[in-house]
Amino acid sequence: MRRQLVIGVLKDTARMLELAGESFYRVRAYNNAVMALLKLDADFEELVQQDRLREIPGVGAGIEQSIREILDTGTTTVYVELAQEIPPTLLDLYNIPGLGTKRIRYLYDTLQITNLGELEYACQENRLLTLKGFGPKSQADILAGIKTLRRYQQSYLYPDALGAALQLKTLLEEITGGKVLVSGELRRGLEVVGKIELLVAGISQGDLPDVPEQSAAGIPVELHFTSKERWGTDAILTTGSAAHIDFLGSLAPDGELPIAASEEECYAQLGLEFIPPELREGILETSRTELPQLLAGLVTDKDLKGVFHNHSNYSDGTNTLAEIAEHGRSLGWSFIGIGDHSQSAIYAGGLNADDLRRQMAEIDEVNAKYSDFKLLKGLEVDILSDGSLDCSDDLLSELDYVIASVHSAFKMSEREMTQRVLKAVSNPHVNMLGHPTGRLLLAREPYAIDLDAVIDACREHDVAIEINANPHRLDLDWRWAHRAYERGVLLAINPDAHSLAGYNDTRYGLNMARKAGLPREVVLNTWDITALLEKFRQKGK
DNA sequence: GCCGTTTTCGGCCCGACTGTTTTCAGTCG
Repeated sequence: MRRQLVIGVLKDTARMLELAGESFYRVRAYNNAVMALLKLDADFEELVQQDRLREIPGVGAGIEQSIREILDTGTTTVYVELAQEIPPTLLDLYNIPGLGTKRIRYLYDTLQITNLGELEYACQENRLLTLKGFGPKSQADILAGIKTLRRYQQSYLYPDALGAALQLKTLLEEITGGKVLVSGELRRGLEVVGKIELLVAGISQGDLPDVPEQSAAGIPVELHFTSKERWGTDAILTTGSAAHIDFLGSLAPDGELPIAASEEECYAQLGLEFIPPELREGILETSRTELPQLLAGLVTDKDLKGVFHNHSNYSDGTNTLAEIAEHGRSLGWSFIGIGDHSQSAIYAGGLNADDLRRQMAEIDEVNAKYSDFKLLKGLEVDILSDGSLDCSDDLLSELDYVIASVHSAFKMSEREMTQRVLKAVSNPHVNMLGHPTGRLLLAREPYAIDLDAVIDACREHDVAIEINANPHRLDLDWRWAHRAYERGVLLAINPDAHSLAGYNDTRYGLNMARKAGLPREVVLNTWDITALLEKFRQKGK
């Protein structure tokens, strides 16, 4: 948690420096440190205690000092001094697409805009039109951006909310000495949640000295109180969606859930097996005839044998191939697919033909050491604006498999974007479509695309669709993933890891696959490596 | 501000797209 605080303050400090017109390289040094901390695999607290922060690449004397200050005081001298000069509320403006340092600074200097509210007002008064470099389109885009941001600000990413909820759970367990359950949307594993809900047994509201109304991170908290005798019933009531509860009510003679001490007992009295929380949406679990099959076939953690889309230090990942292989083995997997960026992703150090051949040779060397594990030769090839791929067909055919992803030109019309992706998946070398909508949860809307057409094309060309497990993406959305499965498309859970810690994100993708009701056999990660390679080869690999 | 060095200074990633222009600055990945 303290690492998150440090990252947040360093990021803000970098932007304040930038707004103050400081040297680009000084700013970048802070941003580099942020990136290094994000990708850090070592135990941060340990580095702090053992006075080894300088071992982190990008952390020198100055930033070490800043980190120490943040840990002691929650901020840095640099930030505090800059805040005298630049209103920190300007930092909120960075969350609007199309606004960067230059334009934010310009708005501040000319119109004295210091926060989102003032910016919104200025747009409504058409005042931006008078500024150089701004036109009607920019003004409208900014207004739309503010509106979207307001919507985002009432939601929280799953891991952020879960972390805060678990802290509160521990706290409440200490106070009450009783049972506490994280319930609500969070227990159902929704990708974004509006609040934290906790169920507490053996205590009533009046007995709690300080009932927190929100978490330290500002997430609203709702507490539910129950007794041991009603625990199961109330756990179900506070976890399920309204539709799930309605479904259960329809099975009870009087429409009321039976009183039970455990969830299993409550479900049993309704004539149902235990339904995992992530399925309690009132969507897939409501067919009593299909439920047993759904539950029996549902993909689990134990079914996963590896993952496909990950980055090494050949592009923007931090780890060597050897390190990744060792890590994969330690996770009990039998393979990890390397899918570094292709050459046009210059910002990410994308691989050209020579790099890729060098990488393939090194993968062979690493693989020679193991009989129980394999690195797979993949590539995350950019889908260029016209739908062609950023790599020659000859080179693609040398790989085990190919993931195609969009990383540029997001603002096309739905028709153009759909054509672009359809063309890409029709390339005979493509085995997988990466993060199909480009959404960044609470930050960037999905690009306009006809997903039904994409799903049909993937079916036609035998292309699997990725469920990107990065908690900021979780793309393909689980609702669509179910649809893709129904239409006969295979799916793959991919952490898109850039560091060893990144492989932990696989769990979020698995959660999405389970919410989508995917049986293990349609999830490529559960396949045996021989069957996988054979499948990829059938497509001409 | 960091880093590496035939070491205490000089270099540090860039190309495409967009909305605004009339030749380009700013943002983004």
